[in-house]
Amino acid sequence: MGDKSVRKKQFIIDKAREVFAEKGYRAVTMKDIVDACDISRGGLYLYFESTRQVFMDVLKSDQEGEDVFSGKVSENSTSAEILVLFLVEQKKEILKKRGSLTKAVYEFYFEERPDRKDDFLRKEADATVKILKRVIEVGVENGELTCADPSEAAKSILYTLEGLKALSNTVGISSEAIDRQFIYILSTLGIEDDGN
Amino acid sequence: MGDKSVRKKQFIIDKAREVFAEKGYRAVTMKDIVDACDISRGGLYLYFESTRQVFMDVLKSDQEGEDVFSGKVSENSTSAEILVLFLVEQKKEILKKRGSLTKAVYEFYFEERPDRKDDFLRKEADATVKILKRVIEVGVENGELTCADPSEAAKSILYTLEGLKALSNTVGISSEAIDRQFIYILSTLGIEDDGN
Amino acid sequence: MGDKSVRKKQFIIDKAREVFAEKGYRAVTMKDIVDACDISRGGLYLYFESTRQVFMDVLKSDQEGEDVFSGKVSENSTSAEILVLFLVEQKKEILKKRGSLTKAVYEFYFEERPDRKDDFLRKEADATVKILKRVIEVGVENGELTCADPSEAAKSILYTLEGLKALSNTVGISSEAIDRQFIYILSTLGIEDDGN
Amino acid sequence: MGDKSVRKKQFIIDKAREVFAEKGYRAVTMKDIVDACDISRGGLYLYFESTRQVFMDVLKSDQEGEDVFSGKVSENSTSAEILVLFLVEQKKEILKKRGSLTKAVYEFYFEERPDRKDDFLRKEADATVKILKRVIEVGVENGELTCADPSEAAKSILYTLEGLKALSNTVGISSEAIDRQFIYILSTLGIEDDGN
DNA sequence: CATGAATGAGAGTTCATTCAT
DNA sequence: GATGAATGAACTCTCATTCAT
Repeated sequence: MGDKSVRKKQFIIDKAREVFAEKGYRAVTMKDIVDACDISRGGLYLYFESTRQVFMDVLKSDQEGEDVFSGKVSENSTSAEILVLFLVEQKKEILKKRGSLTKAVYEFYFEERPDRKDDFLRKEADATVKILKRVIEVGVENGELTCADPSEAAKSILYTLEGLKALSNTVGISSEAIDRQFIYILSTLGIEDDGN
Repeated sequence: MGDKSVRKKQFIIDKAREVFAEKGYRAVTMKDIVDACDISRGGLYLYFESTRQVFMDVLKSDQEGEDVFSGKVSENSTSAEILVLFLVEQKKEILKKRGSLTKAVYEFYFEERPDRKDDFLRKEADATVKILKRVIEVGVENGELTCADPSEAAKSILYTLEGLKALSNTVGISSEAIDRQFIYILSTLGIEDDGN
Repeated sequence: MGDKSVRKKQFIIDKAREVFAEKGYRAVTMKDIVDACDISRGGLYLYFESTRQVFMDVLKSDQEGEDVFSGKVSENSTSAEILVLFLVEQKKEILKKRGSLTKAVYEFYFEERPDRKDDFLRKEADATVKILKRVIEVGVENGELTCADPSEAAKSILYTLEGLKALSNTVGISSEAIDRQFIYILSTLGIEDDGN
Repeated sequence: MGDKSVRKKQFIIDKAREVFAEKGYRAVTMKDIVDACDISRGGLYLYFESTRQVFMDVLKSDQEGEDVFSGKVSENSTSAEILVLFLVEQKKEILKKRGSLTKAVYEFYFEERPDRKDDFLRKEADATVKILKRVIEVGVENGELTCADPSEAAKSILYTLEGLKALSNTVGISSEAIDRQFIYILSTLGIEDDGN
C-alpha cells in the first residue's frame, strides 16, 4: 500500500471516528461512512470490508495518541496530586458528549467480543490499573495516603469510573455527583480534598 | 382485552425476554419475536407495535418480580450480614450470562433514553442507593461499621457494581476478581470478611 | 333478515357513507368501516363481504332520497326559473366538500365499472338529461327560450356540470367561475340572467 | 448522474407510464414498476423514492412532447377549421383507452393535490383556454363566428371536454355522442358543420 | 347473530456487497 | 486504484378474511 493509500486510509478512519461518535457502533452503515468521507461505495471496500474492521482501526488509531497521565504530571508531584489530576481528566471523559466513542465501544463489545490481541478496552484497563496501583503504593510509602491493598484500591477506582461512565450514558449523571464521589474515593485513601 | 389476551400478551413478553437476553435490544426484530412465540407476523402487532414497546413491557414485567433484598434478610441480621447478602446476590447478577438483560438494557438506553416515568434503570438505582444508605447508617449507629458519608458510600457501591457489570459484559471479569473487590469494599467500611 | 338486521345494515351504510365521503373509495378498508360503526370485524362480514358491496349499498341508499328538482318547482314556474333553480342546486353539489361522495364515486368507477343494473351514475345522468330536455322543449314552445336541439343542449349542460365537478375535485374551481359559466349556458339558450 | 443514468431513468419513466395507464395511480406499487422494468427492487429506489415521484416524472415527461394544436394548423386555416381540428384531436384523447393516463391523473389529484408548480393539469387547462379564446376572438373579428363572450365560450368548451372525458372513463360514452355534442358546440358559435 | 384474535400474503424500504467500466 | 449502478435478502407494517367461541 503506497503512501497515498496510507493517508487515504487514515482519512477514512478519522472521518469514520466522527460517525461512530455520533451514531454509536451498530447503527453505522457503510453508506454513512461513505457519505462522511465523500468517497465512492466501492472505494471504501478497497480499504475496509466491514464496519467492524473500520471500527477496530478507529480504536487502534485512538489508542495511539492516548496517555491518561500525559505530560501534566511534573517530576515532583505528590501521589495525591497525581490522583486528583487523573480524576479530573476522567471526569472530562465521563461527561464528554460529542466526540466520545463510549457508546460505540460498549455496543461493539456487546455485539462481538474482539480477539485477545485486539481487546483494546482490556489493555487500557490493565494499563490504568497498573499505573494507579503504582501511584498508590508510592503514596503509601511516602506516608501521603493509607491503603491496605493498593491493587484492589486501584481496581476499585477503575470499576467506579466505569460505573460512572455507564450511568452517564444511560440514566445520566451530574457533574456534582461525580465530584462528590471523587472526594469520597480520595477520602477512603486518607486524602482530604481541599476544594480542588 | 379479555383474560385470554392478557395471558397471551404475557406469553409473548416471556418469550421475548429470552430473545432480548440472547440478542440484546437493537438486533432483535419483530420476526425474531414472532418466531420465538410461534405466532403469525400480524398476530404480534395485535399486542405490540414495535420492539421498543415489547422491550418496555419486558422490563416492566421484570421489575415486578424483583426485590433485591427479598426475604433473605432475617429480623435480626446485622448490617454487615445484610451487605454481604446483597453483594452475593449482585454477584450472581453480574455473572449471569444466559437470561440476563443487561446488554439489552444498555443498548436500549443508548439508543432511546426513555421518558422519566419509564426510566426503570434510574428508579432501580435510586431505590438501591436509598436502601444501602439506610443499612450503612444503621450499621454506623450500631458501631458495626465506620463511615463518614453513608450516602456517598452507598453510591460508591452502586457505581462499583455498575462498573463490574459493564466490564463483565465487555472485557469479562472473573468470579474471584469480584470477590476480591467486594472484600475491599467491605474493608473500607471497616468490615473484615471472614471468608464466607 | 329480521327487522333488527335491516336497521343494523342501514346503520352500517349510513356510517360507511361518512367514511367514503371522507376518504374516497379505494383508501377505505373494512377496518375503517368497522371502527366507524363500532362493531366487530366479523360482524361487518355478516352483512357485507367487501368494501365494494358496502359502497354499492351506500350509492343505492343515496339514490333513493334524491330528486334533483325536488319540491322547489312550483306549478307555474317558467322554464327559465326551473333551469336557474336546477343550476343553483348543482352549484351546491359541485362546491360541497364535506359529505360529498364525488371523489369516491369517481374512484369506484375507475376501478370497477359496475354492471348495467347497478350503474347508478348512468341512470342518474339519463334521468337528468331527460328532464332537462323536457324543460327546454317546454321553454321553446312557450317562446321563453330558443334552442335548435334541446336534446343536445340538455346533454351539453350535463357534460359541463360533470366537467365542473371533475375540475372542482382536481385543480379546484371558484364559486364565481361557476356563476359565470352558468350565465353563459343560459345565454346560449337565449336567457339573460338578471343577477339572481 | 451520468448519461447512462439519465437514459435508465427515462426508461423507467416510459415503462412506468404504461403501468399507470393500465392500472391507474393508486393501485400501482413499486413492485409493479420494478416488474415492468425488469430491474431489482432496490434498483428502482436509486432513481425514485415513491410511486408519487415516478408519476410526477411521468407527467412531466408527457407534458414535454405535447402540443394540442401541433403542426396540423396551416398558415391560412380559418378559425372554424382550427376549432374542428382541435375537437377531432380531443375526441381521440377522450376515446383513447390504452395508453391514456386520464384515470391515473384523476386518482392522483384525488389523493394528493400537487403543489402549484407541479400542477400540470391546471397549467394545461389554462393554456388550452387561452388558445381557444384567441381562436374564437379571431373568428369573431373575421365574421366567421358569433360569440358574445369568447372567454366564457372557451371555458365552456374546456368544461364540456372535461365532462366528456370524465364520463367516458366512468359510465362510458359513444363516438357518436361525442360527435353530436361537438356539432352542438360549434352551432352555439354560429358554425354549421358540414359533415366533417 | 356477534365477537375479536389470528393468519399470511404482500407493500414499502434499507443496506451490505459486487462488478463492469 | 476508483467509481457508482445494481442486486437481493431482510425488515417493518397493514389488511382482507377466517373461525373458534
